[in-house]
Amino acid sequence: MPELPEVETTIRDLRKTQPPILGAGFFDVWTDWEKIVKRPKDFENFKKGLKGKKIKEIKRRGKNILFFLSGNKILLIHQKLTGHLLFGRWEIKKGKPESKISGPISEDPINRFLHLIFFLDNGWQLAISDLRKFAKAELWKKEELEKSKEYKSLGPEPLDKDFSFEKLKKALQKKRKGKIKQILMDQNVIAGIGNIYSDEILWEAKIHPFRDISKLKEDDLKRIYLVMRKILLKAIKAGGESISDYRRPAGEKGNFDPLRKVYRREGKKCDRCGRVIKRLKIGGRSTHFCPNCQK
DNA sequence: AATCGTTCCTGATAGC
DNA sequence: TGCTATCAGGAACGAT
Repeated sequence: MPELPEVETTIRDLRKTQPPILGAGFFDVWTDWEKIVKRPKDFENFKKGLKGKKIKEIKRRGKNILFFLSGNKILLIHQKLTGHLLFGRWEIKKGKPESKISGPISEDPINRFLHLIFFLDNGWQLAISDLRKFAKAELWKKEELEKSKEYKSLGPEPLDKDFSFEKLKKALQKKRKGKIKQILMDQNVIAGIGNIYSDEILWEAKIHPFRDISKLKEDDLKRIYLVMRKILLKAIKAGGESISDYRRPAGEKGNFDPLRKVYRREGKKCDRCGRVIKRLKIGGRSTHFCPNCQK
């Protein structure tokens, strides 16, 4: 499940390829699932809109991957639940892009659900593999994305230099009530945190996921602030998690899995107190926590 | 205005 | 063995 650390890992890997993906232009696009493209609605127009555009920058906003293109366009990719972006090489000489991605990537079965492939003019191909077909790609005019409701309402970036404790408090004030777990996952409160890292953050901060935001004290919020940044940075350093579907763009797994304390560790012992990790649902989402040391 | 339920999907897994 | 039912879950959307 790509969250902030996984998306950040992806864009960092994309930025340091050799030859660089940065500066390359779009040659062709292949899909077997036109619905993966949400904007423009017509796939042929999406393809035409990309043709010849050059990649100027690769950035992340929340869980979105943003390719800043020439002509003031932005290609937005959201990997959602089971999608992940991969890169490979294709032979321009043949001139006919194929519906597969090259290299050892194809040996990992999780990378076989290819639904969208971009062929770049310097031999790179970017592909989205997505078992459940929730991922999306959108082509925007830069100004239109920036003034869109979805984009404007995204909360602050928790790893930005100016993300102070005051800024976190202000962000959380958007909600007057509700379970802290759900609020941390709300992209309009803070951008980038999902099911895995909300559980991990709350374990580390010793806060029960069902606690109501209105009942959190200054001290609790302070711990959330510190721990949030610490865990997200640690996960980026590890190259993200690969508990199920996420893979780095070269196809390899991230190394965060052994570092996690609660997510999908139901029935195992809490690293801190030795009691059994529990799993309960909050709003349809699995929530993992230690009922003993999270208050 | 805020919150809740529904929808999109299909491989993996459990149950028989 | 092989079938079917259930589950996972981000976020847009419609309903309340």
